Amino acid sequence: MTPSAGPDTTTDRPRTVGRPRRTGAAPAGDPRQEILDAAARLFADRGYVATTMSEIARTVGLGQSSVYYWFRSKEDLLRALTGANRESLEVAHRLAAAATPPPEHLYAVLYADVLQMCRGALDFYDLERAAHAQPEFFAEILADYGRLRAEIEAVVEAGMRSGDFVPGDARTATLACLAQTEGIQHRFRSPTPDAAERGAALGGPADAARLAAGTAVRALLVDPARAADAERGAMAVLDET
Amino acid sequence: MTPSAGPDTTTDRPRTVGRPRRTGAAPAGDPRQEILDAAARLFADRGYVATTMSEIARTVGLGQSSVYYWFRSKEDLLRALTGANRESLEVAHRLAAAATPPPEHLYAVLYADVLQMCRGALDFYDLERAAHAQPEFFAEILADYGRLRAEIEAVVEAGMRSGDFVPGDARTATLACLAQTEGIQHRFRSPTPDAAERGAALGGPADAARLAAGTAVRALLVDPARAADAERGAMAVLDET
DNA sequence: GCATCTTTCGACGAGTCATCGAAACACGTC
DNA sequence: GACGTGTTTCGATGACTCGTCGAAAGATGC
Repeated sequence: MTPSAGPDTTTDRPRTVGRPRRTGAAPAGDPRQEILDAAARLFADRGYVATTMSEIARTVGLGQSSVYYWFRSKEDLLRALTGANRESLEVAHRLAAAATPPPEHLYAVLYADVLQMCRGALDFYDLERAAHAQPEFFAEILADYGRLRAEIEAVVEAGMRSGDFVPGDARTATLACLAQTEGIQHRFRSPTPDAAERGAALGGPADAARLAAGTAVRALLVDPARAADAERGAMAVLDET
Repeated sequence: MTPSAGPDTTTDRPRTVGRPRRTGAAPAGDPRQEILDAAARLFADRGYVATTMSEIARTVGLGQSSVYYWFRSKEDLLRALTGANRESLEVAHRLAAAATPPPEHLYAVLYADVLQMCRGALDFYDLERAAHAQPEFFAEILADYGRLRAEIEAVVEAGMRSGDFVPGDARTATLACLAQTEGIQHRFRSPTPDAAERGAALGGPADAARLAAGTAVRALLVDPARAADAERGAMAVLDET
């Protein structure tokens, strides 16, 4: 068979097949999952480009070339780590079906989106960079992004029509929303530029999500006093899951 | 002398010193500037990591190793391209001295910041990544970022005290402002994720700057109706230069 | 005992950034 | 003219990437 396609990962036995590792260390569990865990940690710590396949291999006790038995490429590893992160899309669909008022709707979607990005191991911009270099390889992820953008744009437009949001160009307003969520996601996971400020700026993903969604929605509301209502409503809807 | 320190760049003569280039092509002007121009273009087009020193060398008709006579490293090239981009800091200082009302003040600083980032050849996040890898090498740039952040935070805090802005944590509000500007800068220069939307979302750097500053300020204002005033006032102040 | 399957290894190729000594030229002095 | 000096470029090379390939090492089935 073609090994690089990735062997079946269903076995849970102690796993004693195949050539033993040079390090003697027997695989703790599913090697594929082991590699994913190590990569997730390293990518999150040092970023995608700064992490080498040798490092990943070493942390799981494998030789560099052995990782390529489980994953075709470094980018394949990256893609596998994004997995099925479509939560925010599902939220958008659910609230659209429920005819939720635009402010709460937008808040909930942005909140879910930031939460998802912050909890993942990958910086959104790292992923974007890789997707830009190989569009067809990341086609599904790019399509998901497009769908989410379209959903948000529809909500923004609905809010403008309903009078909840200030009238304007829905496209640029959506761009601002996404830039806000992506930017805050990045600032959350990489407290870099000037280290002094840090400490307690953002406590966790939920703080980042609240800040991003709150700021973005408030910038659009005709009556900003309703921002608190939107947040409450959105959180209530999200809790229902 | 130590050549890698960078020779003096003051000469304007036809330049016939040194070993001739393999390509025969005589340097059009100052080789150092030629390299900077080529690098700026390539970095802007394909990004920092995706651009190789060989490409840069080739576009100016030089061998790969010859670039290292003019610049110590690829990062040195990157740093040289950020040059003296302290316009937004100067704006912040000037308006602080003039006791400008916080909304206009904040708008003007964010506007100048985005404009500066969008007009430069470098993606802010590219620069940040490099700075993160070698903090002392980019110390000055990091310090500038810290100063700008502090200025913005002071303005936000002043606005909260004066009642122009909604009360809250100035630090996280500042973080949101910066995330907005950086995120929009990125979206402006890399229209990537889903290509369909593009076309006319953001026409130029000024559009990006207006969107970012307007959105960020509006999210903070107690009375969003004053957003237009803040924009007008800020633009008037900026035009005075 | 022997073929088969799975997993790992080691060697290798192409590409990156960066270094080093030598080469090629113009210009000064003899 | 020949000869050293300074400037700029080259070519070879090293250490490091990612990724491929064939072979090796073990368990399993006949």
